[in-house]
Amino acid sequence: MAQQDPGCAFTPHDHANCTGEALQQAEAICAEAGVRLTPVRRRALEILLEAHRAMGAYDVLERLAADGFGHQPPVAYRALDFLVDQGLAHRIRRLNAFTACTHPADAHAPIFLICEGCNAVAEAPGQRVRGALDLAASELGFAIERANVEALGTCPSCREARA
Amino acid sequence: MAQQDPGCAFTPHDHANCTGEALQQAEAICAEAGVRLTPVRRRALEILLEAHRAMGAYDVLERLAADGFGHQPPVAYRALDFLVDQGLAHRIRRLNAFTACTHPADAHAPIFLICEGCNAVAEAPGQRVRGALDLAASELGFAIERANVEALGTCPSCREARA
DNA sequence: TCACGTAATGTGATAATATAACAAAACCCG
DNA sequence: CGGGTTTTGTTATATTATCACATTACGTGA
Repeated sequence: MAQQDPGCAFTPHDHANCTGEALQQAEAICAEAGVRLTPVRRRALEILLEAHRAMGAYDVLERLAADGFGHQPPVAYRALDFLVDQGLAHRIRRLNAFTACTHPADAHAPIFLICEGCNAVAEAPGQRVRGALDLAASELGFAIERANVEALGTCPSCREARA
Repeated sequence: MAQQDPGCAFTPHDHANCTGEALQQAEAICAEAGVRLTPVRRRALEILLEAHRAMGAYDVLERLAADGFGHQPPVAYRALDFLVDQGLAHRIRRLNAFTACTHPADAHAPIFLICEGCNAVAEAPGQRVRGALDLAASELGFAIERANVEALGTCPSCREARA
């Protein structure tokens, strides 16, 4: 399951299954939060899940437009912002891109590993990193509300391929 | 000295002194690396040091143009990219902005604390965070080359002011 | 010192990313 | 149904970043 395989972007897996599961979780999360997973929002999430990689807002927009939704930037940005707000997707600032959250149900503070070889983006568990970050901040009297941690490097397969 | 006060963005200090010192270090670092701290590059660094906060490329460009340098975007981006490459400045992706490095001589992997109240940006020591990050990555077989860690929150003074 | 290759700069054009503002439609709740 | 709120669509524009190419400055070795 996605929750148990944080490196799933770097390893083969039953993708249709992990997509369907994430959608179900998304429904539940939205119901719980009392917000609406409308058609555009749901479709935007599906697009991110199907791609299984980081996508720019304009790429998502293109897909949405092809599915009969509006074709102006705010259509995509609004849907994506909603998903990010609800923890169903994440924004990768380094790439100016968005990616579906691979385990939205868990309370988490993810870190992202971006492969420069194949552009895959993995969401790794960040509790320890976040702990170190909170500690460093508190020593300066700074209170962290949210953080983004994004690392560039080489994933296992690309490393192997290069060797 | 700047090296001993990583939270200097949040605390009063002898700013003229920390600026001058950083410039001297920059000279030394460039000489060491065999690269040229040309007038635009040097001036760009001075601008960032004087501002003592994160600045957008176009803000820096405006200042450069006022000083007689070119007034097209590449002028600023090239100078800023150079500074970042040499470790004399950092890019804050979250803000689409750049900030002078407060201790360029130290080998370091900085983390940034961005105050949402006053927009101050502090560069904090990130060794422990980086350690946790490397550990998390290595568990997935991922090799990190570089990372950016940016936290949003509230600095000591803004916290106090709000209370 | 001067010819040559390389690095750096200036400039115009344009690409890519993101938001503002407002009208129309859909939804929710009484 | 009626009235307030949320969501969507659309136009327009702001902001950030890069490409391409001509020109100038620099550094090095003959």
